[in-house]
Amino acid sequence: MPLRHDQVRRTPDRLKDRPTWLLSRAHARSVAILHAGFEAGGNGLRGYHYRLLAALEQFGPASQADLGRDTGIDRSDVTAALLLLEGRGLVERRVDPDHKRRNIVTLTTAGQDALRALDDVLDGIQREVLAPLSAAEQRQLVALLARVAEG
Amino acid sequence: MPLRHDQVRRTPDRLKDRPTWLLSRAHARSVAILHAGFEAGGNGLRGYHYRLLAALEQFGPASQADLGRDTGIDRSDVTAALLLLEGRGLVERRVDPDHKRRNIVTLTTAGQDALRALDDVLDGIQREVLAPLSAAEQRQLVALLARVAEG
DNA sequence: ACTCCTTTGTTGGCGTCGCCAATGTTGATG
DNA sequence: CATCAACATTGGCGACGCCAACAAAGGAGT
Repeated sequence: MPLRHDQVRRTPDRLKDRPTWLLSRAHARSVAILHAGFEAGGNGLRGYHYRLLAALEQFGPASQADLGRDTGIDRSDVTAALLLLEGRGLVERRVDPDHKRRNIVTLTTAGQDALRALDDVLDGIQREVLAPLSAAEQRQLVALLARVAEG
Repeated sequence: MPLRHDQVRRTPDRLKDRPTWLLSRAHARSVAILHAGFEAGGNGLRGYHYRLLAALEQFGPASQADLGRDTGIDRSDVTAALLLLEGRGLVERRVDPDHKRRNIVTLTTAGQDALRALDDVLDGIQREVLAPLSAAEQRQLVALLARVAEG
C-alpha cells in the first residue's frame, strides 16, 4: 500500500455522505462565521450572552432559573454569563423580596442597546452562512432543520 | 412587568427562527444521539477516533499529518487520538524509514473490526437523527447541508 | 410546628471539539 | 552549507453542554 503525502484533501466516503457529518460540517462553518462576527462586533460577548439578553428583552425581568429554561443554558452557566453582563452594566440583579432565594434579572438600557447591535451582527452572519443557497432553498433548509432539531 | 415562573418553556423569537440557531439545535440533537450511541456501542471511542479509522481504512497507511488533513483534525489532536487507538491495538505506528521524523500509521485487523462495528452504530444514529423527515426530505436536507457546509 | 421535598444560585469540575503556539527533529531547497 | 518547511509532540485556550454538591429558602403534608 503506497503512502500518499503530496495529495489533495480528501474526505473518507464513510464520513462525507453521512447526515450527521454534514450537519457537523455545516454547523462548524456557521460557528466559525459566528465567532468571527462576534469577534469583530460583539464586544466580547458570546452566544450565551446574546441568548440571555434576547430572553430578557422579550419576556421581561426573570429569575436566573427561568432564564436558563428559556435559553437552554444550564443554571451554572447562566450565573457565569450574567456575571459578565452585570459587570458591563447590561443587566441588573437584585434579590426578589418575595423569594429571597431568587434573583430578579433586569435588562438595562445599555443592555437593550447591546442587544440591538448584536441583532445587526447576527443578521449579517445569517446572510453569510446561507449565501450558498437561493432564497427558496434557504426557506426549505430552515423548515427541515426545524423539524430535525425538534426531534 | 410581571414575573413569570410557573410558565412553559419558551424560546425568544430572536433565536428561534435564525438559521444559525436551528443549525445549532439540530446539531445539538445530532450530537446528543451520537454521544448516546457511542456510549452504548462505541467502546469508549469518540468522533475523532472514528474519523481516523475511516481515513486509514479507505486510504491506507498514512502519516499523522496526512491523517489530520484528511479528517480535518488538528495535528495535535491526531496525536492524542492515536495514542488511545494505539493503546487498544486498533492502530500501529512506526517511524518512516525514509523520513525519520514521520510516523506511518497502519490500521490493524482489530481496528478494521472496530470500524465495522462503529459503522453499524453510526447507521442507526443516522436513522434516528433523520427520523422526523421523509426519505425525500432527507435527501433534500443532505443536499442543502452539503452546500452550506462547503461554503 | 415540624419534617420532607423542591427550588434557587453558586462553585467547581468534566468532556468534546476546534484551534494555536512553541519546540526539537528532520528533510528539502536555495 | 545555510535556510526553510514539514513533522510529531506538548501544552494551552475558548465555546458549549452537562453534572454533582452545597447552603439558603420556600412549600406541602402531617
